Amino acid sequence: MRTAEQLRYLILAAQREGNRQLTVLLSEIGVTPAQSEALRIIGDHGPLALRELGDMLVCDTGTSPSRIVDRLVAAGLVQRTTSEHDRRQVRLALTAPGRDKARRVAEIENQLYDLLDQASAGTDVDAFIGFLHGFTRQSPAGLALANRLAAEEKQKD
Amino acid sequence: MRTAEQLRYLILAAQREGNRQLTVLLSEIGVTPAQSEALRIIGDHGPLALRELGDMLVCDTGTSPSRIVDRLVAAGLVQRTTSEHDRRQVRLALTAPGRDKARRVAEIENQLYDLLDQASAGTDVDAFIGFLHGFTRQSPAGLALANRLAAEEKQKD
DNA sequence: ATCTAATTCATGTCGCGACATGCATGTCGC
DNA sequence: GCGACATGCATGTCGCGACATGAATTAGAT
Repeated sequence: MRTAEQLRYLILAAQREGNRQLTVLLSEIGVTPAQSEALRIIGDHGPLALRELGDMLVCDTGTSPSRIVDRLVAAGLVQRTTSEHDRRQVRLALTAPGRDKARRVAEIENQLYDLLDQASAGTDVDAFIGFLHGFTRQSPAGLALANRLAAEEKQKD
Repeated sequence: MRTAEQLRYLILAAQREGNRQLTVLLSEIGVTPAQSEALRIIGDHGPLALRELGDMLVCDTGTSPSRIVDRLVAAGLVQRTTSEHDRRQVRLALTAPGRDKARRVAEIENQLYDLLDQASAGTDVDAFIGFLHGFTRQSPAGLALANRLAAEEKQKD
């Protein structure tokens, strides 16, 4: 098997495995990985339009986090109101339970990241990150991550 | 954002991007990435039971490539006959069109791998492969890949 | 002011991907 | 033999994830 092919399948396997572990951890608070990402973004970056959320979501690239948000609204975690100035737009904000849930999600994510740090001890992760960053540059998912990092930087000011 | 978090999202983004590119290339011959993996495995490793196929599939980990195979059968690419010795089992084999399609899939995959080799020139890919291999060891998807590599080795004898 | 184009979002469809359930078949202890 | 258990597979359900379509609303050109 070609090296490139092996890399492809390993990236697929790693993504699946990470998602599987996160699914198990998040199931204890009744949230899925995709929902958790949306929850964290809405929590961190204030009231957002659906499109702004979509621009930061690595998971649901494209034109419709509508349905992910549907479930968060149904769960009472997110409030969805139509904007006043532009009635096409939607304002997404966390409810009180949503803020609590977002905090728990953050704790669970940190657990996972601790494990990941542990597993990657002794590896040049930065080189890997650089390579992946280059590979995903210009891709929808890569741009979403870039948008999210940019929003974080902006928040620091 | 923590390094580990960035790594998680980059692996997700890379998987999505690779899959997106492969989807575009494969759509020209009317096959999806998941279907292509099953097609290649059945082609390379002879008549297989559904469980044996499942044990080598990185994409559909678990107990049911049934439905992926359903579509391959419906497309006339795979023949599904019940085994004689064990009537629980199923024998999966490629039809003549299936063998042709598998060849085309291999060509398309090689295109993608050439691009990937090109993109990763100057990077220590083997280090990533080692890291990912360690991370996915013991995971369903990782074991599937191991099974596939083992079957390839066995085939060489 | 009006007509056209662009933006924002919802919704329908399809194919996964993970889980649980249930049936048919085979195996093994007795 | 036969009855409990294990195995192999199909199927139902749910939540994505990618794509296309269409409606409501706004912006912009003339």
